[in-house]
Amino acid sequence: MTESESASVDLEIIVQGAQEGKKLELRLWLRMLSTTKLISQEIRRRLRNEFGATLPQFDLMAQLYREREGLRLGELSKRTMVTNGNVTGLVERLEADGLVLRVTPDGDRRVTVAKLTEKGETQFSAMAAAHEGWLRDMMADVEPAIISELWRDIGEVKSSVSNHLSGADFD
Amino acid sequence: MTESESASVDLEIIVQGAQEGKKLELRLWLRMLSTTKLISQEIRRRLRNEFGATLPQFDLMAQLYREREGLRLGELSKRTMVTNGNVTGLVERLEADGLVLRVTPDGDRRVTVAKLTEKGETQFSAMAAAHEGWLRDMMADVEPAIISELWRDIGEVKSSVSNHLSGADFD
DNA sequence: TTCAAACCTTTGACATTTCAAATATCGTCC
DNA sequence: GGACGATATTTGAAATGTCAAAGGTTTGAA
Repeated sequence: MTESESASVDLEIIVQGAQEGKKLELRLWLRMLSTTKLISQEIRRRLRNEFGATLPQFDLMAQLYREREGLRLGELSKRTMVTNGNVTGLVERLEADGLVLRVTPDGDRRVTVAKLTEKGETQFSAMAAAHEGWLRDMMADVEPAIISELWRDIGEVKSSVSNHLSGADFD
Repeated sequence: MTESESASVDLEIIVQGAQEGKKLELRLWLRMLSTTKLISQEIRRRLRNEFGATLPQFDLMAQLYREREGLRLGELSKRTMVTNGNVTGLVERLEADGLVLRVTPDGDRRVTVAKLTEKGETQFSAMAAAHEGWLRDMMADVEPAIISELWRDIGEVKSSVSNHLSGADFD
């Protein structure tokens, strides 16, 4: 068993023990966090094993795949919820792998636009199909009605959180 | 719930579902991920500004706070869903700050047990109280009934995911 | 007893992450 | 046209994250 596989599936159960006097919000947050970590790790493992890619790279390419003309790095930063400095490095590595191209438009030389190469589009297209299948498989035991309901209600949570941020906010 | 609210919610489902042609599972995953990132970033920012601490450090200390006798690093790794190698560095830094103590028990010299110092307990206790308040604030606009429902349904998702991991390891 | 397998942690190479400060360019106001 | 504020990206330091491999230590079976 590799190290990454040893991660516990029951983080949240351990964290909160039985279910003592913990507040609803805290319990929900712990469960959201552990579930998200669990799914992320699974996707990360499969991306690595089957495509030799990382999750942040996949996320970034997903944005570029939706905008074939490319995106400015700042826009990429907003959409992926990753800091500017981080985007710089991610795009650098993807460019080194021939998956992404960087262009500075004539109009504004402050700007860098990243777009997928032919190779990048091909590769992402394969990854995206697999990615969608993995998620369907992982959530196979959950009723579609529950999934829709979750999507709606998590939207409410996201909305509430967005309205109660202390500092600079996304979106 | 008012009439207009339920109408708009239903509309949104129909529109979104037909519009993107995306599978339910994928849409749910993207929303879970962005919401979790949003909350994480807010907590990280507040931990940093108000306590000079990081989120991984907080998570690790939370586990040690629940087990006053301390925990082996491997157990810490499972509970925090962080790799062993990563735990080593985290504990190292916390020990350098005087928040955590490392001990090798006489019985088994392969093992390292980490436990909170007095200073660590005091500091974590303050952070935990604040942390719980932040979550209550962020989710203030969400009905308690919805929060409970989310907690249950995300539990179903987590359960389904756990049963469909490629690594297929269970505790 | 002995030694190979199993166990626990650390190490090393990289990738990702944040924040803050530095660079570079643009647009505008005077 | 020159200085200034706003915008866009990069850089640098430190922390976190993964994975694979290496280090000790213990255990169990021959």
